[in-house]
Amino acid sequence: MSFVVKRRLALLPTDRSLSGALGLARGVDVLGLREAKKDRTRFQLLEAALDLIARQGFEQTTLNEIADAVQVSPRTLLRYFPTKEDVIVSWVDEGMAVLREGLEARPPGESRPEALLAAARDMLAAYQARGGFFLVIERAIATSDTVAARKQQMMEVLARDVSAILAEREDGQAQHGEARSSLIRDVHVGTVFAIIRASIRSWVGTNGGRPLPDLFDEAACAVRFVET
Amino acid sequence: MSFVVKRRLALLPTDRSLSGALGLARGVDVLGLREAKKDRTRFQLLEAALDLIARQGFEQTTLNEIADAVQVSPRTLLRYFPTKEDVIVSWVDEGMAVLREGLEARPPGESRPEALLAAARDMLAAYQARGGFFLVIERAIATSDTVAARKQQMMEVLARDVSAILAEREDGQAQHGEARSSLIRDVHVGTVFAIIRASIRSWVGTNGGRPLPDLFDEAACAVRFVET
DNA sequence: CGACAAATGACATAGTCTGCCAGCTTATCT
DNA sequence: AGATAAGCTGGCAGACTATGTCATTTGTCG
Repeated sequence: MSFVVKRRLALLPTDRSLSGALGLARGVDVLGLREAKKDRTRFQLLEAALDLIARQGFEQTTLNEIADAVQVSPRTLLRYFPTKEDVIVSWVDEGMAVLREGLEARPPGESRPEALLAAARDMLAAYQARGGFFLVIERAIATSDTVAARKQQMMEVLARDVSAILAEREDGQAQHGEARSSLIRDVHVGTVFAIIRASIRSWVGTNGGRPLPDLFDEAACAVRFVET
Repeated sequence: MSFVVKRRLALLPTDRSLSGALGLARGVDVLGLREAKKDRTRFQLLEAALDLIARQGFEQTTLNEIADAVQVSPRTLLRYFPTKEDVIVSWVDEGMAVLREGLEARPPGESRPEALLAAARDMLAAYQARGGFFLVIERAIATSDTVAARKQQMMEVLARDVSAILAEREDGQAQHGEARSSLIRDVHVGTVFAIIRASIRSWVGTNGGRPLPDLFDEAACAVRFVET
């Protein structure tokens, strides 16, 4: 029996689908009752987790508490999210994943720095467009080192994907050894992610006082990419 | 009862002190019997962990196995290292921590990029000087996402410290708002860490084929720091 | 409605990590 | 050297995360 008072965060109307919450298109017209319920549960779990974590911190909040708040068994919670950290972090991951598509959609003629910066900026614009959604999530992440580590890890995976996309996009232009060109590519990608991270940190630190894309532009001025 | 055959990795003679293993000066002339024993146990735990992980992977290797191999109780293992991941990762942390001192030792007149790059290069030179030591560790880290995440976290903490050192080093020169200057500082620090990570990855990927400082120099050419 | 598939909950289990206490070893002082 | 204090170790109990399994419930479709 749980006596936790459920305080709605009102991030979004709960009758809205999960896909809608992220502002992501999911090829769906009408979700079946089943899928709608799943979407709703998934989002409720996020809400409960954010609420509890905001009050108690991440490590002090147990799986049981989160599950109880949504009246779901802990076993079920772990079927929705592979780990406790993922309850929070997977949303950021979904948000950032648009970087992949964005990058692939850039015109082929564009230089690597142009494409990278443009795609990253677009992603952060979408990030910003979700209102306080990601701001709340980022704040929750910032309260725990282990969650922050997990987010970093996901961004690392994303960085590899981005690097791979660039490699394919630019094949045939390799004028140096493979090792050297991938080294430099990794530096470029890593630098863009450094800009992204710094922007987000500043954004969170000032409670979203300034638009994220603006911060990104400002941050991007701090470095210049040297092309081979 | 454990039947694990103890295979020496022969990274270092075991009669050498832990401090020596890292090539770090620790204000010590003669370690007491107690401390010497602790150093030896700590290093044996690393050896056992590296050995087991190389064969079975990180998650498949339990605390019990590692502890058994050194004939120590699991409880004691966790007194030496706060978590299982730290058995491996804490060494990298100690190795990287020289970046702090190195940065503080840079001449005050130096520009931020100069100081950052020089300190980072020195750190990697020390890294390289330890021979295969860090190479083995990095390889073990690369086999598991959770360990990699933990390493990221430690580097994140280090990055904050570095940023703080820079902030203090440059106070009085602030000509923009505090928020803006810390944003740009974070980008600079993050970029240096991107260079470091890319170098290490390339180093590990080629099994240490080329000297780490050389890779660093090459990687550093890929970006240029814009001051103020 | 009835058959089928999916989702859920209720165990059981492994493994990580912490607190606690008793027993032993090392260091220190007389 | 001997006694006392301090530190180290091992074993035990307990909380929590995470995974596998199986019976039950719920949604879907003919």
